[in-house]
Amino acid sequence: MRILLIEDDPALGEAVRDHLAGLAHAVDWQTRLAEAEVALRAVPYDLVLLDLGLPDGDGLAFLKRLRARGDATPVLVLTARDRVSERIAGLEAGADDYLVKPFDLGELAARVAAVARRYAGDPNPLLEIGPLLIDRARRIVIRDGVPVPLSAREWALLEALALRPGAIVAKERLEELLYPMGEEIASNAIEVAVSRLRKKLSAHIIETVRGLGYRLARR
Amino acid sequence: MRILLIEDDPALGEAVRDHLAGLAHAVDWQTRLAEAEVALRAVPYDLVLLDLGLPDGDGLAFLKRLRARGDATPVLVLTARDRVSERIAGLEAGADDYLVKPFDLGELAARVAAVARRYAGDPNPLLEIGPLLIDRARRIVIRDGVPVPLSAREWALLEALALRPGAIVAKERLEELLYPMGEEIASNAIEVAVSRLRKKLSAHIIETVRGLGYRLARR
DNA sequence: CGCCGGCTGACACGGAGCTGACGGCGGTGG
DNA sequence: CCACCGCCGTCAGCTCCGTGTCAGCCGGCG
Repeated sequence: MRILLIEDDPALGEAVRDHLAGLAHAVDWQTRLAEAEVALRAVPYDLVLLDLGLPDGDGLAFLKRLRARGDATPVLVLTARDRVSERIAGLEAGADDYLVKPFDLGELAARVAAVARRYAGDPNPLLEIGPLLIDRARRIVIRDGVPVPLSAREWALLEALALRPGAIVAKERLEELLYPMGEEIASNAIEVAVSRLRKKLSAHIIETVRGLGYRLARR
Repeated sequence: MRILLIEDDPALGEAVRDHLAGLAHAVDWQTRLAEAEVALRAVPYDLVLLDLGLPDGDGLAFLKRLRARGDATPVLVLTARDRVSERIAGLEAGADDYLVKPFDLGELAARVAAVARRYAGDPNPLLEIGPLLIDRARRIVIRDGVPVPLSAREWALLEALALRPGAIVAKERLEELLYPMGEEIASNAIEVAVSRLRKKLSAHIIETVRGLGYRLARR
């Protein structure tokens, strides 16, 4: 990803730049808002890392200007400020995420990756399967217009089946997906989970393929 | 503009009210701080004209309280005092501007117009969620028409959830948002905060997503 | 008719979440 | 300087939800 880092602290800036560069990101580093603004207009960055409290201006105002002119580039705010309202103000001003200093470089990388993932594909893939509307981001499934609350296990199961609608998913495969190794299950937990899920969704949505596994009806 | 005038001198109050009303402003006139405070919580004023030295309390303290609870409504202070330090104190307490009595009504109108201009392009976004009306600028939440006073923590929590209504906010994320990092909390403070907030708002507004976090119902 | 794979109601347990009570702390008023 | 009050973190005890287990059932097939 092409990343614009706006940070006036030399040590921190260098550390961040080097760390992200090591992760195969292209990092441009600016220390002043004015220059950052110019760069931002010239280059289509995938992500902006914005330090609040730069000496030459108000970072929040900068962010608001950015959004006001319709720039939707993801912005990750770095801030040393610890006042509650200011952190939230950052998000309100249009930041996508934030990190409170001092932060772990690993955590920074994780957030960067998360932003990258979020903006990689379609922003919010809604799956439509028969009478179901599956919103993976909000973790919500809607049946015939009515939101259906699902428990963690039920959601995991539905997601596993919805990965490839119409494809048969073996029961052991489901076990692997729902029970991350270690704690194996000694009974028909999967069948019970399917039963419970069927009760919440329309029963015919989940098809049983005897001896093989389960399948999500595609229509 | 909707203006709250807080002034105990009948002659002056009437003159100011009539003059501003003649300029197509909607003026509410209160003579006591206590009543003004009530009005301020109930109505989204665009401007407050505050006379210092009212008989029933300290105007500066009133202003400080206003700001302390995050209310950002512009305040124009009217004062007979002409000592520089006191004017500074007014600005420090959070006043946007001041006028020293006696003042010219034309000058008052000019200052009011200036405030109007400054805040023109920024309409106050009211967030409506079920029976709630959330006014972020004034840090006020109104339930069924009745203003509900929230403490700092409660407000921060509500704000964090209201950032993206309907989205799940993880409990750890709430911790990050509400507590200056480093000092982690060693208990169920978040749950307690949610509980307290629920007691003030309608309980069903805040939804629990087991194992994940909380979410603000969108309807 | 017996077996097998799958279904589901009932149950029990663990743990997540809720809340009343308490106390410390800071601010306010006398 | 003291008394009071509101805020809020902590704790303890409780409730309730989610989920694995099990048993009994059904239907299909040889």
